[in-house]
Amino acid sequence: MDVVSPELNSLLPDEIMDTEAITMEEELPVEHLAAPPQSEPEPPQVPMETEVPEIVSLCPATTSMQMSSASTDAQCSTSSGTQLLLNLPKISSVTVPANHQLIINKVASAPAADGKSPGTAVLKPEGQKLLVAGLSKTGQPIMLALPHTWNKPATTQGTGDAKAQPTQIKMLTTVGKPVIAVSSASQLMGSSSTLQAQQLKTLQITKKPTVSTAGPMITKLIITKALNNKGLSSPASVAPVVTGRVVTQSTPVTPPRTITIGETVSTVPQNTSGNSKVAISPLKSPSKLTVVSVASQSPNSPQKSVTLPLNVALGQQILTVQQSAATSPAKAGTSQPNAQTVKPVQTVGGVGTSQFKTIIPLGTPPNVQQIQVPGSRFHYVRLVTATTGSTTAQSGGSTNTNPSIQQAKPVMMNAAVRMSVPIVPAQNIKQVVPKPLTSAAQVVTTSQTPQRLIMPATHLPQIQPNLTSLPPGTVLAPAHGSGNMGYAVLPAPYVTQIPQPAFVTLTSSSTFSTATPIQTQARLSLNGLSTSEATSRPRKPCNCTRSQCLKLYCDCFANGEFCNNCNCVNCFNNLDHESERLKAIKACLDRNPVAFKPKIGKGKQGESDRRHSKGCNCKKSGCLKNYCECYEAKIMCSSICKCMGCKNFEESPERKTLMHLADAAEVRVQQQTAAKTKLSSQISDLLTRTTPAVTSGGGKLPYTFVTKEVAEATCDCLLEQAEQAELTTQPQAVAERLILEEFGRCLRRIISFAGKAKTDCPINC
DNA sequence: GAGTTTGAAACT
DNA sequence: CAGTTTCAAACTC
Repeated sequence: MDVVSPELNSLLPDEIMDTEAITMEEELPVEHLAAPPQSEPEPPQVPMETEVPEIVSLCPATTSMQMSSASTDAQCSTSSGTQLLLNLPKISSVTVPANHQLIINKVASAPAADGKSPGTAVLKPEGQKLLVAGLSKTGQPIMLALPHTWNKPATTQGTGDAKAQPTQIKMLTTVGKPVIAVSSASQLMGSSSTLQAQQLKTLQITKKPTVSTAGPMITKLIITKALNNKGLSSPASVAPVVTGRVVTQSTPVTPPRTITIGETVSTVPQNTSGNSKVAISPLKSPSKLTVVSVASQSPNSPQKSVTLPLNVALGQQILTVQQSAATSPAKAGTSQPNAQTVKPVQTVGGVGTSQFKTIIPLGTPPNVQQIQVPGSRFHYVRLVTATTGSTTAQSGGSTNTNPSIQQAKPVMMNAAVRMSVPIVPAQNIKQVVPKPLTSAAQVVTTSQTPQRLIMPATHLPQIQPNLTSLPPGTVLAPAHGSGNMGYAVLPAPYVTQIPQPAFVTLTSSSTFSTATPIQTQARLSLNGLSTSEATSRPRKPCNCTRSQCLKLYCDCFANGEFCNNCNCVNCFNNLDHESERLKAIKACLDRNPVAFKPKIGKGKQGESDRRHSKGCNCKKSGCLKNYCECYEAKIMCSSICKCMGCKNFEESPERKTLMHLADAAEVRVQQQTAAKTKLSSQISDLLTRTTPAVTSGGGKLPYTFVTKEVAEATCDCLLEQAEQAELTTQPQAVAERLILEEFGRCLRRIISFAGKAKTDCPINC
């Protein structure tokens, strides 16, 4: 098996993988786990090769800094032809003029139809905003900002990309040194209001000097991306140029630089150094991602030109860590005309005690195999054992012809990168708290129990066929607790559910470093879910007692989520029981390959075509109770159901009655709420007005508050109560009683406000 | 809140 | 694949 051996693991620097799921499409088909058509485009790959002399480069460290740009290009180029470039704007180049302005140019045209443009960086168009701020070796802060107009939705492919999407901001900052600039993000975006819905992500990377490096090696990089499509009405137009802001920094050595990001096409020298890339599972939130690439340049580098890697792809999260040989003179001025695209593949390099997720460079993965699961929209990467030789590279052909795995490309041991990626619950903006890194092995830090899912490498072959059935966003994560490289399968919900802000630690080392490997540590604060998702789903806590929450009986497990705030007993559905959980998942998939697929399919016509994929089997409930999965999902039973005495069909009078009652109840609640709100509002409004003329004993009598407005509001309440009684066909006596009760409540409310008024504003009253 | 009912999942 | 058991949610009192 082509899994990284324990020995290799031990050699590898810490890696992390951001397993955050990203939605590639606004509306994934309900059957999204099913094998997609062969023609379905693969997730875009992101090239990561911009180069900033003192800051970042996206190509993985190569074996030698002297490597020619051509060779580097080859490496940096995405390994396979499976790259899929959507019609996304590209950044063709990044230039840094003498004035220290960094210009990132965006390719004017969409990629070729074949989607294979291995040398081009891709920017996701959907309303993404990107801020890249960093500090060069000399401490110069650099920031890039893409105005919200930059990424207005381009021509979509019918997937609804133009829909409003949650915005997220990810920042990459250097550990230990403050990076300013983030606060100005909203200003840079040009629309502070839109930031309210944005989520913030921060990635910190600290790069330590290698032994061979003479100059200061600490590199700080901040990459901030704000994603927000909301409010974007003009999909096509893009701001031609975005001006950046210089981030002030405590380091006085050099003045801040202003980086300008433009869309104009231009060629730019690219860094030839190798880089490590991490692609993150492309699910859930199309607008999430940020790739961070950190490159250190030799202080002696003659050139100042910088290539700034911007790796932003649709629905893709990419983490790129680039490390170039510190002494390499070749780095400066080297150019890489072709941007690389990176497959949204995730892989994990397991480390002995890996508490973190490992990310393997994808675009130019020296030691990674890309795994393609037939029919899966997700891409996986397999770590391969690094040897002096190289394995036969199978042409990375594309798409789904190869059902399972692509063979590994020649493995380069240097420039291995490990990153521990902190995962943050998608619900809220999380601030990353820098944490000192003491060792290569970084632990995903969470306030709560770290949660991970590990799939032992040995199980992979068995599980692979079922990968397509995993919940959306499933990613491979590093095995835990052993020296063996392994895979962890993390259904997206698991990833996104991790309750705590986590850190991403990036550690890259070069085998060429004579002594201490260069370590780049970065921390990522990731928001896993889109706003819509974050706001949508408060799952009911489960109450499992016997299943250990590892059976499909458990709704949490069945939905690919960790148990969180549940009432379950002896729960194994958490990261503390990864192996058990993994086995359970495998068992479920063995029994039913589509066990984790949504049961409710969605037809092309919308909800009207929704139906249960398997049909119910009810016998006694008439399919009109929540026991029935169809009814519970608010859909009709269909011909595939095997229910008996079904009443859950369109013309069913019972069903209509139920629906009517349910609707009436809902309306009633709404009306009552509205009426009460109105009444309270009227009373409150009255209190703010002039003191009533009639007073008694120094205070207002309650009836003095019964103004016309209050009376009207009260009548509204009574009328609505009457309507409800009528709707529910209550007897007249009952209706009268209900109305009188409502009237009593109104009066009490008035009296209450009156009393409060006398108490609260004795002066005015 | 305890007990019952129900149907999906799991098992044989 | 069918029958049975297990399980947890839905439901009732």
